[in-house]
Amino acid sequence: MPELPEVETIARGLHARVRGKRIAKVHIAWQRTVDARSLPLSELVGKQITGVGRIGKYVAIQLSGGFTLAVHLRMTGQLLVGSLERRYDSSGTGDRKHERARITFADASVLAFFDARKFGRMRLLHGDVVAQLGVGRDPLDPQLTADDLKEMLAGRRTPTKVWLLDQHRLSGIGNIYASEALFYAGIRPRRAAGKLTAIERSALLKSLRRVLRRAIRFGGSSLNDYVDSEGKQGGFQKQFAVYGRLGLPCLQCRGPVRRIVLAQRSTFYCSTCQR
DNA sequence: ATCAGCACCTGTTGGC
DNA sequence: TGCCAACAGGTGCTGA
Repeated sequence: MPELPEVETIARGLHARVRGKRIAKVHIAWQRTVDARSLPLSELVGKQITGVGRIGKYVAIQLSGGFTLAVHLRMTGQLLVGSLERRYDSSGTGDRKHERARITFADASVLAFFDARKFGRMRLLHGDVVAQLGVGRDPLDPQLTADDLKEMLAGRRTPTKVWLLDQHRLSGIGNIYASEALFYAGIRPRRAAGKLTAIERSALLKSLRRVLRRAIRFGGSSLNDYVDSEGKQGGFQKQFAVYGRLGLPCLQCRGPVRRIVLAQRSTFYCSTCQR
């Protein structure tokens, strides 16, 4: 479900709402929600939340004592804050049936993890979280340069769109924003990643940053399940240039948006504007 | 070392 | 209404 802008929106919302809270109780309704490599979640009891951030597509809940609870929402995960009486919904989200884990705080408020498809995972870590999670560079990291991209792309024969989905190099880009960024960069999804020119690489980096930042400003994109920590939908789905717009006119040339499948994922592009 | 394909799950939608 | 296939913001493993 969520890509970088959605995870960023969720993390910011959670930061404002749960920072400083002390954990009183942890309940796991679906055991496989806890990653096999996780420290036992019973360790959470008594810890205080010092902040919430984002690492790639992980929501990183920082805890006292140098621990981090990393939550990956995968396709349909939701993290919602509420109370035991008034559940998590400002908009009817948080179906009890899909509650997989629940953290109760000392003040009786609740942070609950919902996930219809059961793909989402939580993992408690200590120490160098980025290394343990194996996530790549963040596209919004100002330190990241077009030269870094050149190095990462060198020799890759895989389609650029497929390369963008690999979280070990750049992390945070998913199926929607890969198509969107390639449109703005004027690059066809199938172009071999290692064959991009210097101009194309810098256009790609610029387009990625532009589309990710705009999406964050809109609170992310909601197709079906995505909501932020208050249960609110994002608004960026109305701004898509190509994603989900099969047959509709390209915003630049009016030609029809096309759909192909790459690595079993729908991919949208304009055959005139993207070369 | 890469890379394509399937596995993991459930819910929704559209065709017949 | 029912049934079935296709599809969905993701990633990890397998085997060529």
